[in-house]
Formats: sequence, C-alpha cells, structure tokens
Amino acid sequence: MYLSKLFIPILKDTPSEAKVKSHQLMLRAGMIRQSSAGIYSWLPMGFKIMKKIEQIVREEQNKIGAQELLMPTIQSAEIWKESGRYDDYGEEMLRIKDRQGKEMLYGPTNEELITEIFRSSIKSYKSLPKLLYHIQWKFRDELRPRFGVMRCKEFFMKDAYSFDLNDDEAKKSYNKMFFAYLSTFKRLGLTAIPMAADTGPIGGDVSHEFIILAETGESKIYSDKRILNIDISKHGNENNSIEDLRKKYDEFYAVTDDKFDKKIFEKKVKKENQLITKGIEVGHIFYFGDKYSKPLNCSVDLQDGKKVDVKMGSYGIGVSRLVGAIIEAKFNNNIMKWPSSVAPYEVAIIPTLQKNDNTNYLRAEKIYKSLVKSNVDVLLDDTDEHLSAKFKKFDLIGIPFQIILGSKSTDDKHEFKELNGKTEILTLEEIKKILLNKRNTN
RNA sequence: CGGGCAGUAGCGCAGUCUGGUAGCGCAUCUGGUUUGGGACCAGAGGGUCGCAGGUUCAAAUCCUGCCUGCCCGACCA
Repeated sequence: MYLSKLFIPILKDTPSEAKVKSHQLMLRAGMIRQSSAGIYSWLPMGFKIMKKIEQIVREEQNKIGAQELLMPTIQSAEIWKESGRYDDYGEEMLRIKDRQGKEMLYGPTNEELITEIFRSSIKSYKSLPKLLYHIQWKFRDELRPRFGVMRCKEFFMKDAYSFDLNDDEAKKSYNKMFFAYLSTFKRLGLTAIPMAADTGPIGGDVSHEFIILAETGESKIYSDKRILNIDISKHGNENNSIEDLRKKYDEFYAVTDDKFDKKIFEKKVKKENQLITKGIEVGHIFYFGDKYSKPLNCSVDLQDGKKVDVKMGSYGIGVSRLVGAIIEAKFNNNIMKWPSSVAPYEVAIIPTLQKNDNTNYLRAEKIYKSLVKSNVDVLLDDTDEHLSAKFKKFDLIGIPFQIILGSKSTDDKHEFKELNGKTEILTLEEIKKILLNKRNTN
C-alpha cells in the first residue's frame, strides 16, 4: 500500500476528550472515530488491526475443536424471559421494540440464544461434547463508557459455549478453553494471568478472568509473581497435557479484588513474590452447569432413555478491547510498536527525497515491488514530507520495522530499523528472512 | 444515576467577567525553497460561536430551558 492512498486521518494534536494513552493514540493514528459516547467507527488502520486479532482468536478456537457460527445481534426477548434474565440483566440491556410492538433486544451476550439453537437440534448424548463460538458485536448500555474502546457500549467479542454430558467432561472443555486463551494471548504478544474471579450476571461457580498487567487497568489484582514465568509452549492441546498446565496455574495465588483475602494471600505468597497491581480484563471464562439448560429445557437422551440437562460453560474474549489493551501494555516513550502478529503492516519503506535526485525513491519502489511479490504486507511512504515528519508519523502508526532509504543506502544494502530498536545495514534478502521469521515467532 | 467541568474552523485553544458583528497555532489548498527527528517564505479557503427561546438598537458574550461530551463516584467483557 502507498501511504498517499491510505485513508488514515492522523491528528497532530490530541483530542481533549481522550484521557488514556490507548484512546489518545487510536484517535491520533486515525484508527477510530467516536460516533457517540461508547460507540465508535473503526477506520481502516484500526479495523485492520482488530481483524488480525480476530483471526488469531479464531485460529486458536479452531485448534481446540471449537466450531464457528454466527448469531444475530438483535434477539427476541422471549428466550430471555424463559431463562429469567430479562428482568435480572437490568438497565445494561438495550431493549428495542419492532413495528409490531414485539420486544427485542441488542444482545449483550448469547447464552440463551445458543442454548435455544442447541436444544432444538441436539437430542442424543452421542452428539456431545460440542464447542461452539461466534465473533460478533455486542451491546451493553454502560452507565459510563470510558477509555475509548476499552470500555464502550458496543464492542466486538468472541464468545464460545461448551455443551457436555457431566461435570467431568465439562471440566475438560473448560480446561481446553483455558489453554486456548493462554495460547491466544501469547500470540498477541501478551502475558495474560488467569485469575479466580467473580461470576457476575453470567452466573456459575467456576470462573477465571484473564488479565494483562497495565497501570491503566480497571481491575485490582493480587498474585504470585512466579505465575508469570509459566511456559505454556511445552504443552500440547491433548487433555492430559492441558490438565497439567491447569495444575501449574492453580498452584499460584492469583485473584481479583472481589475474591481477595488478605490472610490467605499473606499465608500462601511470600513477601518477595507478592504482586499487587492493576490489570485489564481481556477474557473471562465461566462454568455454570445447568443454569441455562435447565430453565430452557436443553437436555439430551442417555443410554437408558432418561434425559439429562446438558452442562454448559461460556467463554468470552473482548476482541475490540484487545486493540486498546495491547496499546496500554506495549506503549513506550511516545512510540506505539505493534507486535508483528497484529501490526497493521509488517514493514514500512521510508525514502528520503533529494532535490533533482530520485534514486532513493526508485530504490524504495523496487524494494516495495519485491516485498509485495513475497507476500509481505508493506507500506511505502510516497509522500514528500520531511523525513523527520515521516519518522514522527511512523512512531505513531507503530509498524514494527522500517526500511529507510537515505544516505546509508546503496543499490543492494539498505538501512533496516526495528521501531524503537536497533538499525542494521542489510540486503533485501536478509530483510525478507527476518520479516518472515518474525511472523511465526510473535 | 449523584457530584464536577466543558461545547467557538478538521484538531488544540483565545475571546465570555466588562455586549458593538470572530481570532491564533496546527492541518488543508496554490506557488516557490527545502528534506536524517513534527521545515521556511508568499498567498488562499474554511465557523448560522451545541440547540431553542428571551433581554437589548445590538448577543459567542447577559437570562431561561434543553442537548451533547469529558472527569470523579456507584456498576461491568
């Protein structure tokens, strides 16, 4: 892509309504535009990043055997009345009437709808277990939306639902998700800590919040430092291996504010290992058994002809929130550097311009064409701004690597710079190797 | 929903107290000079001053009502 053709309305000044870094940067970098409080349009740069995150989330769901479907944003109130949550959910639910006066709502979550789908199609224990998910817009009418996309009314979320025959089987599904979440966040360049948490309006008795550490986080956390060192890469996604991993995490104390008990914390965690800080909740998993299957009458037939309510769990990841959360976790020295796995482009080509000498630009175009041919997602700065102005712009956009064509370039050696990092003089082939390698290691 | 602050050009702001017909920086457009950390010169365009009503010869400015946004709190992926 050529920068001059890109729709990326960059702001030089920070809009006064944005207070946290991720919000300021997303507005400045032309990633989002506020439509009204807590509701945003996603402009090409922001949308591209969100789509990359979505794709990683999808791949990790598929890896554990979850199947993707798509449910609507607008739901009928009926099933919510059946489950009893139409009254319980309260003001956060956006209620709508259609022209016939029928009660509808913009879905804040999908337990009822998926259960309704499941119960009408699955009748036998032989069909279990099942893991289903979708990635769809949700709406929660927040009292006070804030922090840009971190806490908005309309948000993009992956929500998965598990269906099992009994508690033991359900636990396996839960642990699979537990594993998938750790893998997902790792690929996003984040270290997420699973923490025992309150279940809120979803209900149930087992629940983990996945939290990434960031000062601007809204959740207060109490944890054992050593939990950060657990290496998930040694674990495959078969049941035994996942269970081992789960045990490793369970060894360490890690809870959010509402589950915190000072006595237990001080007893279980030595002073030097205590980690008390703030974090951002980027995922939340729940096991709630038959909380929805029972009232909604979602059962399967067993071998002996008896019926049993299926055991369910639900599993959310805030995809749109992650865009902001990654910024909060990665932002440094006024420079936003995206992890390669979600970066809007893998590399930027920045030629300096000289009066009466377009050598650098011609070199840049040649490199550009070669990289495009090798399927590298590359952005060429073909504008005639000052080089210094370009650098500032690219600090803001956060493309992790730059090829700079200037005084240090020759026909076959180029200045290759990691954003906020070191500079090397390399051939195009060497550069390509580094970029392709980066793709797989983030 | 309680408490606080704010709405003037795309963005950041001044002007409001003390009423006299709207300004600055950045951005944009034209021409020229520049090009290794947000350049320079010359010129140009862009605003029913959040909305409605009132007071006045005259309202961005005073009065009343409403709308919108932000911050703190209570509540949440």
